Parts: sequence; C-alpha cells; structure tokens
Amino acid sequence: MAKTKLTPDVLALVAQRFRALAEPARLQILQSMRRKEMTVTDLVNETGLGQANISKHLQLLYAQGFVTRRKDGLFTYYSLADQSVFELCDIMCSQLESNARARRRVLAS
Amino acid sequence: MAKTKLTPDVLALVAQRFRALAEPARLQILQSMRRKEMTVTDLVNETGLGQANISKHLQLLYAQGFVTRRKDGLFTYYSLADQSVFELCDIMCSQLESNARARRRVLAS
DNA sequence: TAACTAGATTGCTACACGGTCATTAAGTGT
DNA sequence: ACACTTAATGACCGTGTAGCAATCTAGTTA
Repeated sequence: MAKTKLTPDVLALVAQRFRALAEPARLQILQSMRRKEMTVTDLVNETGLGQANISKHLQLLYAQGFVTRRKDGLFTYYSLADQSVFELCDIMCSQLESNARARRRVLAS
Repeated sequence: MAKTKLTPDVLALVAQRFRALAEPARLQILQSMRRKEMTVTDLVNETGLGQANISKHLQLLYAQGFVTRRKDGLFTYYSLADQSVFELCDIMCSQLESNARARRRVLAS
C-alpha cells in the first residue's frame, strides 16, 4: 500500500486531481469511454457537447493521466488509463445514498 | 454493493462531491480533523487560514455531509462524518505515483 | 495542386468561487 | 447592564474556467 505522506504540496496535487473529476461533462466523457476507446467525434455524438469543448476536456484529462491516446491518421482514439475512476465514483455514490438516507431520517422525525 | 445508475443527474451530484474535495484548504481541514473533533479556532490555529474562510469551507463540507457538528456553548465542534475521504485520497495518491513513474519512464527514453 | 475532414488551439464572455474585511448573532462572565 | 469571545454571514474583489465561435494544423483524397 502506497501511504504517501499528506504534506500541503501533496494535498495540492490531490486537490488538482479531484478538480479534474469535479465536472459533469468530464465524468460523462469518462463514462462514455468505459467500454471502448472513442474518437472526439464519437464523444461529440454521444454526449451532445461541442467539439472544442470535448477537446479541451480531453486535454485536461490526458494531462492528469486519466486517459491515454493513440493517433491514427486523422483520428485520435482516447481510452481510459485505468478503471480506478469508477472506484472513486462508487465511493461517492455510496456516500450520496447514505446522505439521502440520513436526510429522510431527519424529515421523518 | 450500491451500483447506482450513472444518469446525467447522478453524475452532476457526484461531480459536486468531487468539487468539495477539489480544494487544498478543505483537504487540509479534513486532515486536521482526522484524529479528533475540532473547533473553528482550532482549525484556524492549525491551518493558518482565516476564520471566515474556514467557516465557509466548513459550511460547504457540512452541506455535502463530509463532516458533522455539535454545538456546545460558544464553540462548534466539527468532526469527520466518515473515513471514506481518506480512502478517496489514497486512490488519488496511487494514481499520482503511477503517473510519476510513467513520467520518469518517458524521460528516461 | 485543391478540397475536405478530424482535432487542437485561441480569444472571448459569463459565471462560480476562494479569500478577506466588516458585521452580526449567540453565548459567557463580570 | 456591559464587555468579551466564538462562529456565521454579507459585501466585495480577483481569479479560474466552462462553453462557444472562429481559426489553425495536419492528414486524407481527388
């Protein structure tokens, strides 16, 4: 197990990575790539977002190492670097649900 | 296991939770509360951040359910709602390290 | 060569949000 | 009553960034 010391500068890096996932559009993009690699136009068609927009999100995700890319002719194929993104989402969803339960409990009192 | 369906509105909620952690100051606050509950002034002293600033961050973390609070006289004691925050940080740190390894590999080539 | 296409980049606007200062609210002690 | 302390809130400023339109680059095809 990794156990990096959580110094302020490490926290800044971690925060930066959280920020990369703090955008519905980017989560949507990542989810679209869950099964197979996708080109930019694929993602435009699937998400309905603009081309320039998608492209910028992908640059950010690539810079942070969340996705990899492979160029072939005119196309750039993007794919997930690893599956841990969904692990993170699962934890977030569990928290969402337990929050919802807690809220219902308060309302019922 | 939870397995909530990842509809666009769920993604928005998940993104919102990621955003709450996408701030070094808030991660620092959470880390300070790792061992024991803390008052606002405790956190001011430990982090060096301003009182109003800390207070606003705490409101946000409380609204998202990351922390709980307990009032006693003049003081408000904040504590972690659960430990899963650190689970998330650990995953992020692993990714940071594997990114760093990959970067070193590229530089060595 | 020119025309076409995929994707990256730039410039711009609008909005969200972090940080600070000042104020307010609530509780304590004299 | 008053002074004092903790914490929350409101106003303001500056920065960061999502989204879009337009442009540019690079690869393909005729």
